[in-house]
Amino acid sequence: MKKELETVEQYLKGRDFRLTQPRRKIIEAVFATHDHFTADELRAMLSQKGEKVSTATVYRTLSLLCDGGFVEALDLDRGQLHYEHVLGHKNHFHLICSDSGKVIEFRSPSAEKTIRRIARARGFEVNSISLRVFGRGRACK
Amino acid sequence: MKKELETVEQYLKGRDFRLTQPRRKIIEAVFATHDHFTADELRAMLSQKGEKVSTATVYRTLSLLCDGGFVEALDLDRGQLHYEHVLGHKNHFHLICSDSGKVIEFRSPSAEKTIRRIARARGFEVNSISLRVFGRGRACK
DNA sequence: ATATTTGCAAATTCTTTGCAACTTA
DNA sequence: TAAGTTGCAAAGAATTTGCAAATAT
Repeated sequence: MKKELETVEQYLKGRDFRLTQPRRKIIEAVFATHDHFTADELRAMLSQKGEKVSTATVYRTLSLLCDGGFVEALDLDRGQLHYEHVLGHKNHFHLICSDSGKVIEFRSPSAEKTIRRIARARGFEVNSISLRVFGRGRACK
Repeated sequence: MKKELETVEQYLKGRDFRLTQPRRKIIEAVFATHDHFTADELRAMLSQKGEKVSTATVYRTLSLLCDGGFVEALDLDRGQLHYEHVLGHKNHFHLICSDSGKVIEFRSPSAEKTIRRIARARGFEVNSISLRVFGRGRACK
């Protein structure tokens, strides 16, 4: 709850992490898009705006943001990880089209509730739920 | 339905694939365990029984078995893929303990039904559902 | 000032591939 | 014996890491 309101800046400040130039750029780009992106795509977005940040820093910052709960890592396909910020879209799931690679988000409080209930019944303290539906979208040909 | 009954041998025969010595060993090991394993763990299991199979062949055969629907690949953690055979436990989901790494399987026809309905409503022809619940198991300390 | 962070390039890790030798049907 | 398969070692792809130089507090 407090966490929800914590800004990235506050988060960094609270742990002796520094708000550097590269981090600022990355954070800005991460929150500027509502799409999923890979580490490399993010670097490309930045590069396109004339902002150069090294791959290593992109990875390091993304992982920092994941730890802070600002960003989530998704395994949409094998290969590279995809990321997305968790700003106003927590707890959603993904439909992934194997043809187009397109990803659609959806929510299902009822399915989620059921899943949490089952997990709890097994003595599991749920941390996060990853639900990916692979298939073919009629629309996205 | 017919598929359910098809043996690996029949599958191979039907497509000019050969039932070789290495494949036989791998298939045997895959169905001998009801646990998840990585390509390397499988190679280790074989090696422990004095059966040497190259990593390349393990990967190739595992991917063959996945194509045939006999084995499923799971992304339990980032890093290496985990596999499991689909013999009598289709359509189950996973609870993954971040502490112990232990994996518990569970089923939820109701959640599954809900998920499929939503997917279909979005014009999605569902191919497979991957549901992973990450958390901490009280039991597996 | 001084501890953190960056960028680079090298290192890792997992998986795939090319190809000559070897099996299987 | 013709076509599929293997093993090896090299290639790939994605991510991580060591370290000296740069930067934030």
